[in-house]
Amino acid sequence: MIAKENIRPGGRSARVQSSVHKAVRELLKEMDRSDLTIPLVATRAGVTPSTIYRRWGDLQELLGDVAVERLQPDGEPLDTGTGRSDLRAWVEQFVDEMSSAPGRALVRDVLATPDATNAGKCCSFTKQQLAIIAKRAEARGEPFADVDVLMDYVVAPIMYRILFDDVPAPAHYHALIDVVMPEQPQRTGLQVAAAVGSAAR
Amino acid sequence: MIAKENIRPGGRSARVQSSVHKAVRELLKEMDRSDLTIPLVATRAGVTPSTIYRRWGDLQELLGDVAVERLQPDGEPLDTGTGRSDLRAWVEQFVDEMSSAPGRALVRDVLATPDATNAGKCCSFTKQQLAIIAKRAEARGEPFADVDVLMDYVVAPIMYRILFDDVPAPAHYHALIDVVMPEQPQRTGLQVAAAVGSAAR
DNA sequence: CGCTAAAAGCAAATATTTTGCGTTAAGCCA
DNA sequence: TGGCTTAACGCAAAATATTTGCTTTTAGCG
Repeated sequence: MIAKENIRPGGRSARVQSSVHKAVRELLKEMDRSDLTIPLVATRAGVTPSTIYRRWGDLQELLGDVAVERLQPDGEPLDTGTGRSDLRAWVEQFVDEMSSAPGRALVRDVLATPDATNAGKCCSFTKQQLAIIAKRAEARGEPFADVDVLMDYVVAPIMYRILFDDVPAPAHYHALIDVVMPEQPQRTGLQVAAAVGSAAR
Repeated sequence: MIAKENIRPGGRSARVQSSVHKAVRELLKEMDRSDLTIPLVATRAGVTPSTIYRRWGDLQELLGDVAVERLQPDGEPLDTGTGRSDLRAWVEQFVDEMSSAPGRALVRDVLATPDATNAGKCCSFTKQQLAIIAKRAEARGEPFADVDVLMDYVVAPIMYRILFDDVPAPAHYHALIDVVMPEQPQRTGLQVAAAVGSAAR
């Protein structure tokens, strides 16, 4: 990737970047992504195609760049009173966003980028959101699952299903949450895992 | 996607398909994927570019098509005596394959395809392999985890990390297996989850 | 305020993708 | 088997997209 945010951030360069991003976002709403071309984006952004080629290389890189920006969370997770319900609310919104047609397209664009930094950023966004919820829970003195555990046992199954299989049903992701944050923490891992298994079908 | 396996499978059409696939595989070994073009593939395959455009649409579809084929498992999982060790062996191989540079590229190619059938196939391949291991274990009278549980709690975390984060370490994926198939099934889900959390760091 | 160099613009040269039309050869039915 | 139908291929021209060398603009800095 040629484009980095910290190279010549002021003035024209930044103006070009934002108008190109804006053009991509607009065009993506108006047309099929398979019909999107760099000359089209350039025209809409009021920029020469060669500028885009020089800065981003190809359409895939540009789309990846735009996608990461759009997947950036626009605020803190909702505070609903308890960590558990914060988590449930956040997961619900996460699934909705990621499983929608545009959401899936964004994720694909992020993953399609040859270098992995884009995907890494998305992962970080998610971890940060979960860390905020965890920190709030901790401040309230509530027990709360480790962020890495949540990534492995809640986020990963959801994303895997969205990407490779079918969109997970509410019953399913609720069950995923219940496993790592049971209301009565007495059941064994296997029993709970079995419960999730049945919810998955 | 225009190309489907069951349309005119015999004769010339099949010959073209296989020579194009072969050309892609060969060229991918010889050059960077970003330098690969359809005219190049066409020349190598001894075919007109327009044939490829008409059949596959664009390079991404073609690469996705080739990738699915290459991700197809070439046999049954190794029989190592017990279900648990079969699973451990299979997971180890799975991680190695998927986390290698070419493996990651194949998965990205599969996901980059606009329609989701390619990704679905890969998911099915994995489920089938696990089902074989599960069936063997069952035949031996061993307890064994449900395939859906394995997908959520072993495969998904592994794939998520490979795609979005870092390649999971052996300690980590061993811990994932231990959660769904503990040697002593007494520990609670939370305790085990905590153990995985620490292994992840 | 002037210098330096990174980034943008422009346009010509290349490379690719698309498309219309003729040709080949599977698949099918008598 | 032999002819018929049509999907798939080949070819080449036209339309687009990409690359590249050179010029111009302008951000960053002394």
